[in-house]
Formats: sequence, C-alpha cells, structure tokens
Amino acid sequence: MTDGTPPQGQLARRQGVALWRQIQQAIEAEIAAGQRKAGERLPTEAELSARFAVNRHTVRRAMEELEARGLVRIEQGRGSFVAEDVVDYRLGPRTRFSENIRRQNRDPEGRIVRIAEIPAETAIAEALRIRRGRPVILVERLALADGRPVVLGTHHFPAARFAQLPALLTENPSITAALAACGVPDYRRQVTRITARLPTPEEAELLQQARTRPVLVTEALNVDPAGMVVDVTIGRYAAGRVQLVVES
Amino acid sequence: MTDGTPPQGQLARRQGVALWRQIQQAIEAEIAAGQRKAGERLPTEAELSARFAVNRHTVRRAMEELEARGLVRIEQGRGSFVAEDVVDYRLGPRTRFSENIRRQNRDPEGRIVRIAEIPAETAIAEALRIRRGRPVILVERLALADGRPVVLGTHHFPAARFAQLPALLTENPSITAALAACGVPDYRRQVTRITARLPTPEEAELLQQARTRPVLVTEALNVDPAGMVVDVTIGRYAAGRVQLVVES
DNA sequence: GAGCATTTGTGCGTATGTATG
DNA sequence: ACATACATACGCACAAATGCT
Repeated sequence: MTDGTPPQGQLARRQGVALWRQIQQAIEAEIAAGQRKAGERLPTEAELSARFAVNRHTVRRAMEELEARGLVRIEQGRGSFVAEDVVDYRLGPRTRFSENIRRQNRDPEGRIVRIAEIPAETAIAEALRIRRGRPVILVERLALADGRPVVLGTHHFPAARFAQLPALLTENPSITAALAACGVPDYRRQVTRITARLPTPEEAELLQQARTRPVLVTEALNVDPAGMVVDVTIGRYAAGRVQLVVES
Repeated sequence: MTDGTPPQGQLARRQGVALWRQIQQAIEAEIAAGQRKAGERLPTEAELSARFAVNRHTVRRAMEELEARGLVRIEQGRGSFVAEDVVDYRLGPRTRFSENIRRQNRDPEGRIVRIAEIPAETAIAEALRIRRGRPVILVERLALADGRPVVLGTHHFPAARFAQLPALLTENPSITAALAACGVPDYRRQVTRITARLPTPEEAELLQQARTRPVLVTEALNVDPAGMVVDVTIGRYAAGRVQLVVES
C-alpha cells in the first residue's frame, strides 16, 4: 500500500502548536487540495492515529474541529466522510427546479421514472377539484444536481386537461416545457406542506440514500394564472443533500 | 379481559353492503366514539379477523380504507394505530407559536428546558453579527399543542442586548412577551432553512418520539423592524405530529 | 434473527505543559 | 517558589451503531 502521498507522519511536538491542530490542518489541506473528494470516506481514527503516531483521542479532537467547521461528517459505526455541500432549494411561488439549481452554479438534470394514468385517490381528487376515481396522469421524476439525486417528484395532473403530457415528457423530461406545450405557459405554487419520514426502499434506491436517512416530503399545489389547479406534486428530498429555504 | 364493549362480531352478509365496508364503519365508529384514542394501537389484523369472523384480507381492505382516509396509520411489522391529527404549522414572517396553534383550536403551552449563557460558536456568531466567542443567551424551549410536544426550539440571543431575558423567561415562558419587555415589541422571521434528520436521544426524549422518526430541523433568523438581528433559532419539529406550511 | 467484526462514542485515570496570580 | 486552573496527550475499557454472514 504505497499510497503515493508523502508519509506526513511528522508532527512538530513541543513547538507551541497543539498536535490535534496540526492534524486538523493536515487533513483540511488534503481536502482543499482535492486529494480527498466530497463524499469520500476518510481513514478510520485508528488508521489516522497510526499515521500521525498519536493517540486516537488526539485524532478525534482534530476530527471534531473539522466536523464543527462543516468539512467532514462523522457517522458512528460507519466512518468519517468528506462533507458534500448541501444544495439550497428555495421554495417560492415561482419555484422551478432547473433555475433553482442553476442559480447555485450546479448542473440540473431530470429523469422521468414513471408515467401512468390512474384513477384519482380521495386526497388527490379533492386537491385537483375533480371527482374521486377520475383519471389522473401520474408523472414520477427524479431530479439531480451535478449528477446527485436531489428530489423525487410525483406529479398528479387531471387527465382531462393534460392528455398529451405523457407523449411530450418522453421527448423532453422538463415539466415546465411540457406544460407550456399544453397551453400553460406559467403556473404558481400556492401552498407547500412539509413533513419528514424515512424513505421507502424504492425511494432510498432512487435517491441513492441510506434507508435510515429521512426524506423531506413536500406537498405542493400548482395553479395557473387563472386560478385553475394544474397539478398536485409530492416531492421527496434527500434530507442530507438539500436544505429547503423559505424567504419571507 | 371482558372489555365492556359488545361483541360486535355480527356482520350483515349478503345484504348489499360489503363486509369490509361494515368493518371499516365499525372501527370508524369506535374511533369517533372515543373508545379508541389517538395514537393507541389497534388490534392486530389477525385479532380483528377473528372478532369479525372474516378473512384477514377483508380486514385489510377495511384498514386500507381507514388509512386512506387518514384515520389510522399502518406500520409494517409494528401494527396499526389510531392516527393523531397533524398540526399545521404555518411558516411566515410573523410566525408566533401560540397564535399558530390557537388558530387550529388547540391549546398552546411552552416549557423552558434550559437557559444558559455561552460563548458564540462560529455559525451563530456570524448570523448574529457579533464576534465569535462573545456571550450569547441560549434558551431551549419545548412547545406543546394540547399537551403533545410539537417543537423544541433553541434560541440564541446576543447577551449584550438581552441580558434580562433569563430572568423574564423564568417568570413567563413566552419568548414574545420576554422580548417585548426587552424593548422588542415586534420582530420578523427573515429566512428559514429546513432540513431533516434523526433525533438525538435527548431530542427524542423531550419530543416524546421514537428515535427512528425524523425531526424537521429549521433554522430561522429573526430581525426587529430596524433590521437588527434579534436571534437565531434552531427548531426541531416532531415530524409525525407537525406539518410545516408555506404559503406563497 | 443471532452473532460477529468494524468503527465511532464515552468515560475514567494519569501525566505533563502552560498561563495566572 | 508555589498553588491553581486549564489545555493537551496518552492508555484502557466498554457502549452503541453499522454492516456482513
């Protein structure tokens, strides 16, 4: 295991700079230099204490500092990881996924996971102001930022009004574009309800997330400028990778 | 275990009303009558199928309907429970806990858990626009609706400006009232950041919630009408009992 | 599900260095 | 010189979470 990097086991003892601080700076420098990439696993505390020839407590002190600074994420029983940065997702009346992501200089991407036409459940029917059992077009779409899954959205459109949607979306996975083609050039998010729960196995799989990490669940109602309900969307956000931001 | 309630095993077969529907109505009636209280565990499907002398599938059909109506919550491997209703917590610039709760005809209550004066951590100091290490007053407060914990809030006030806060809060646990007494009759919530994670053991204990249930974590910045930062608040909401509502 | 190895979290005891008065 | 307080560092042991068999 000649790992290419210099031994770096040399710490200046009794020189006025605490050992743990030197270790913290060494690891910080490695992260800054890109030798350790976001999300990557760091060596175990035992390995680091061997490398720096110090006690594990000393390494721990350094790691605590790095965690406090938001550079690493420590998970009991799993290890320590270089922190990925969190995407801010602004919730506002004009929320559009791509814009929201691009504003942070990230690369948005959308993948349609499922399209189906199903009868409306009670809650959905009420929100859409149609009768229970009437057909709705269900569109499930995974949205990613820089290739990492951020949100899984399930949209419910009244089939009567948006019959062409499925065909349009298979061409281009942008919901906004598909709606424009259906005669809805603009829409507003009216209310958003937010809660959290653990993901189902499928959600965890699609979002590429541990089953023990919660998802933020949002329920939003979109209306067109005339006040007609366009769709009801259930969004499931990977809680570790997104922060919803509400500005007042 | 003679449980007082009549046997209720009599269903009308071949009378035009589906068995599962009769079962659903029977259970619904029990909940409505208050015989089964919110959060309480319902009999297992096996027990119910014995009681009504039907197949378990029939009971399941009834339970599915009840779940769809939001009356019960079915948890794989655990059982079924009478649904507690979810408090809607509106997030807006003028969010005040008591008003928010009272609007839904519930009884708000606040309990101060901890008051301390500590040096400001980096993130808090930045938000409060003071120097790191300057004293902040930390107030931890559990807020309840109808006696059920809803949110655990940790407030950080700059100690320089709000020195009298601790004394005021021990008299009256209302933050709004204490701030008014400190010369801040009004304040606005500027931004709220929302994420979710699993609770720490203490959070789970205070919120009276299972450790496997996530908490919604909000970080809010409150400012007075003059634009001065009043406090930074970290709120941890019991995800199963609250829904944050954002209106646009 | 039970058992096991791996990894981080916590507590205690000890020793030494450093700053203060 | 001395006492005190605090930060640093080490060693050992066990708890708790995770992942695998």
